[in-house]
Amino acid sequence: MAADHTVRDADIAPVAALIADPTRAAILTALLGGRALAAGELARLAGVSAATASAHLARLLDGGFVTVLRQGRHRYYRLSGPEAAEVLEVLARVGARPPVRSLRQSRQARMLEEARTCYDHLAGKAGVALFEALRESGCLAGEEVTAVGERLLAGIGVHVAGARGTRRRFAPECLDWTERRPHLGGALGAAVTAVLLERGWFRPGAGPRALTLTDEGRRELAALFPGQVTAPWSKELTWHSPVT
Amino acid sequence: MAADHTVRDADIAPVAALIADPTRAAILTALLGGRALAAGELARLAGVSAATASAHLARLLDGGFVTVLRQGRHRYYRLSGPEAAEVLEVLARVGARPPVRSLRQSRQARMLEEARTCYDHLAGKAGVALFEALRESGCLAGEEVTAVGERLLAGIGVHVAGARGTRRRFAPECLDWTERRPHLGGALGAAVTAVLLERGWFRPGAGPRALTLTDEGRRELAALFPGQVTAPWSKELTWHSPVT
DNA sequence: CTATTGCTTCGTCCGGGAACGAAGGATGAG
DNA sequence: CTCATCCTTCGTTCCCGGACGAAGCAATAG
Repeated sequence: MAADHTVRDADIAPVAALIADPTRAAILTALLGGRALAAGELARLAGVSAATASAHLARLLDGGFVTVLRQGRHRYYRLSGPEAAEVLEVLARVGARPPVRSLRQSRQARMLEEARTCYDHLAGKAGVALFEALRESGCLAGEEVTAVGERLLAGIGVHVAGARGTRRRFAPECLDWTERRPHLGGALGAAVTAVLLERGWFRPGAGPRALTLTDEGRRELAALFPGQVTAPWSKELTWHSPVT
Repeated sequence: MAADHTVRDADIAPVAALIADPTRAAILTALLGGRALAAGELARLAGVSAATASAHLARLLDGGFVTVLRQGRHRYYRLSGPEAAEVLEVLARVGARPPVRSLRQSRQARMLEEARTCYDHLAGKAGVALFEALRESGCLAGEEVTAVGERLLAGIGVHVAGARGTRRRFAPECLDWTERRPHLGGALGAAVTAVLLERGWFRPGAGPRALTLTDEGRRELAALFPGQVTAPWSKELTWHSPVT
């Protein structure tokens, strides 16, 4: 939700380590059914001795992943709550390799990732790259446009003053859901995007919100923001996808 | 979403193992910012030698967590996509210990977990326990009520035939979002819940959908379903919360 | 009471993997 | 061409932690 909840503060390694062991993972997935299971039963399911299972359960308990309830000489373990289950499910989702989407689907998804509109402003890789380019070239400072920025934007035909006059927020960051980085929103974002379309640097693509970067746009943007290496308009680079 | 997406098939341990190492976790959190970073930079940030970082990056690449783009003699690494970022954030959320909710809040949440309504039928721990009790005592078979069940339900005043007559689905499972296990929904679920309230075994609690199990309800339900150990109406048990 | 069962604790062994330095491509600068 | 930089691969060391059996505690049965 909020973009300012950085993860930096929390130690994720210890949490992951709890799940990283195959035996503990087996125990946790067994518990994912929701029922409380006895320690012995879990040992059997995971295929280890009672002593080993006990040690693992102690660690899971300490880590807050499970709770235990004693009933006579049995000890029933269960997942501590929805959060624990959620972690396991997310991990499983990543672990399960994407089941080869259809070419059409993947092509469309791919294009939406590249560039699309978010309401009326540019989003996707292109939107994020544009925002970062503006930041790094000193055009934007906080939620304001610098003198440098004003010149640059005026140069391509953006009426900065006009955008500032509206009741709408001027240049807020808008978090991009695919990139997890901000792009330019608000009145200024809309004004810039309008220009990009007018000049034919982007044009509507296949599908509702898709946009395509044109060759002209690629050329012009690369000239406008030299030194960007990861932007869609940079010269083609060698991409190494993970081995599957 | 769907309850039938079991996690059993996917191996979560290898995925978790990738994040479980402190150095790799440092690398991943550094990349969580979204920017692509050079291998050397990541080594510096993680506080390890270039050789070590390279090995880690190779594993992350193989696991599909990052992608690499070669630019001259540099190699820029970045998170492979939104899924990778999501895993890290969920882990971080769990890793960060719950920031001591106010007593009032936690009490309310606690009560909603215990028993609440889901539309017009019983949910929460009590709802799940009731459903399992009906299952295990042979009252329900699939989406039907057995002869045993019909007698038991008639005994407490539930008009099973009446519930069957409606257009509504008769006795579907309804997945409980806090318990991640099904409770009884549909026409039968509503009929049973109505009886539970009429007889005063539950009564509306504090807050919109909260229900409270009364002493009478506890007594009667324990008598109705002997042998249940984890139900809210079972005799008090020793709970061991995880050490904090 | 003693016997049995269920689980934990203790002591021990052993393998996987994380770390580093040195050497080996690859790329760009002069 | 030659050197410097950036990164990877190789070879080595070393330590963490997961496995088991045996013994130690609870709790129920008879």
